[in-house]
Amino acid sequence: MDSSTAITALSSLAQSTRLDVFRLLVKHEPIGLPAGEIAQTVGVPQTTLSSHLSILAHAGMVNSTRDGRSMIYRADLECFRALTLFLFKDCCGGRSEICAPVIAELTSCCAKGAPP
Amino acid sequence: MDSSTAITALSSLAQSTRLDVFRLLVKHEPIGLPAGEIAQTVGVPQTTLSSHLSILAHAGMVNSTRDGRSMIYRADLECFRALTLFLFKDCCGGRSEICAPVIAELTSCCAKGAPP
DNA sequence: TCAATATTTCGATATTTCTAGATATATGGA
DNA sequence: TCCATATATCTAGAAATATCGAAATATTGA
Repeated sequence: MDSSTAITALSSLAQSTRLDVFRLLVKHEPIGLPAGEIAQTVGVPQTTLSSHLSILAHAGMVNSTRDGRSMIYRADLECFRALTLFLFKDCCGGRSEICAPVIAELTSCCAKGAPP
Repeated sequence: MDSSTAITALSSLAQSTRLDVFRLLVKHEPIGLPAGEIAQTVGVPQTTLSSHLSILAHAGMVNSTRDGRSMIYRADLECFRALTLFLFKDCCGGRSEICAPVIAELTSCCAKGAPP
């Protein structure tokens, strides 16, 4: 990921409706949700949500597939991972003391079942 | 960190000059840089930079201390860490398989000297 | 106190983003 | 084919953001 891609990704998340949508979709991984249900859940008109979804999709943070008349949206965790790594790379200039605490917290937070 | 704080932090990074500034300051941890030198390095007028620095400071991503006539800016890695953890918390709903790959990559990327 | 230096605040303008209604497109079923 | 459903695109006004020059503020040293 380059700087311009990261800015697009950060911008796409830096808005309350879109952050809500992204978090909602992360919670519904790996099944996803249809656009209409997302609009209903986050409480915005359908057209407004559609433009937000298109911004998230353009930024690569979500994907969509058609299911009949519905569009099923899913969070793109691979892109999310790339963004996180990009942000971390800034602090990895040979000085592991900077990011070691973050890794330690991440590990204790959610990697209970992860490989060592 | 709550959602509104995260949006402020994400917004502060989602702009090219400010992302450049933040990365520059991360590279200069823990010494920091005076505002004038930051402006010169990223190539924007001093007043423009000052408003960007104030946005980053308000978001908590940077701190400043006075040194004579200069203001020394530093990246706030603690805030950066909190933001990262907030983003990760979204994917930690008991499903470690989602974030385990990120942790693995982070570990191999920059935690060579970190405790296990 | 005065001049020089470093930075911030103010203000005006240009650009971008957000929102949502009207309309268009795509799909499935009668 | 025609209609209902689901979503996307178009459009425009409102709001927020970016930029930067002029002026103000804070600090140092003579």
